[in-house]
Amino acid sequence: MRLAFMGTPDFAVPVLSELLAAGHDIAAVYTRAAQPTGRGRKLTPSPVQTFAELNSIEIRTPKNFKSETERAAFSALNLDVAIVVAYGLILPQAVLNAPAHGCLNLHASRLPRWRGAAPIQRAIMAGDKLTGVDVMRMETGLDTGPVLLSETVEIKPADTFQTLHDRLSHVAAQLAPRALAALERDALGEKIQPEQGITYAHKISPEEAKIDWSKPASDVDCHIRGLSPFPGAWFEVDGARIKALFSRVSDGAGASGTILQADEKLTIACGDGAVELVQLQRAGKRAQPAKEFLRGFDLVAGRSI
RNA sequence: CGCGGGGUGGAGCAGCCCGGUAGCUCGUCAGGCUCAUAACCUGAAGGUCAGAGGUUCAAAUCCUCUCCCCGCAC
Repeated sequence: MRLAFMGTPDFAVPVLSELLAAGHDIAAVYTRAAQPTGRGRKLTPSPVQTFAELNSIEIRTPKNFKSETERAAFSALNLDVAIVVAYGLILPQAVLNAPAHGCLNLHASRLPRWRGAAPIQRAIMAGDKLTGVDVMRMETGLDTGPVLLSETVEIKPADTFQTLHDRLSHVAAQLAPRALAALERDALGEKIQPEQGITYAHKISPEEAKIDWSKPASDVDCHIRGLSPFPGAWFEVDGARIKALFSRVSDGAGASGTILQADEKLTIACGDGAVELVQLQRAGKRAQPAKEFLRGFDLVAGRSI
């Protein structure tokens, strides 16, 4: 099929790659414009742009679709369909209507749970056991469209944002060509999203990433894993900011924030139970296992953080 | 030129401000203690102090440049 791909981060790249491999005609790739980012504020193209450039696909990086010119340019592509994956821009009705089969979005959750920006993090942080990828027909509302195809993915106790992200990205990449194949055969049913169970996956603020030791251990554990490695759950000791990158629920109890053990393992008491911090990183240092971290950072059992 | 931290025996760090020939914790190896041990005791090996220049009688320590890693911001 003749299609446009719209996406920006890492997550979207495997999807584009699979669509290309499936032999579809990618008329254009839309992605967020390169932005000054990272250390040194260098202008950095999005992962999708980098991939598209390597594959010599036309790249478009409009700021939005408010102008008539931009909408006309999109319509002029004469598309069968547009595939949207974590693009980062709102598409107006005129754009949604332009391709013959409309615009399909791949979203990293089972809708209507976790509509919005950070579905993967939110699912882990909430302690969900299941998540998945949905293919939905886009409407103007935020992730409200009818679902055409979906795949469920299990969230494991040892999952982090990173591992789950990679798995879901892979699943999405497998799902996209299947959805298009079915679309060509006109074999896709549409299921309206239920009214029950709607939740929103709001963006995560740095302040929110701070660890609240007064919460139950399982919550703290999910919080840490859901934000690892980015943006990173953190806490402070003597003004030093420390990121917790991996954790597990552990035995032990005490006043919230008390260090229960700090030799072979690092264990902190939570509101209910305790968590073991397995992988840590302090500002300016690389990530390290608890044992190594403790060798260079003076933490003693009994102390409160 | 967005702000900032860091590169010291295999690992993690201290020492750098107030130059004077390298220290701590762990690991490794050998021996001892022990029913035994990842515990304890004794000893040993192992470092061009990221790299290149410069200042100095003398530089891990001061100055300049380069390379690499990371936090914030995004």
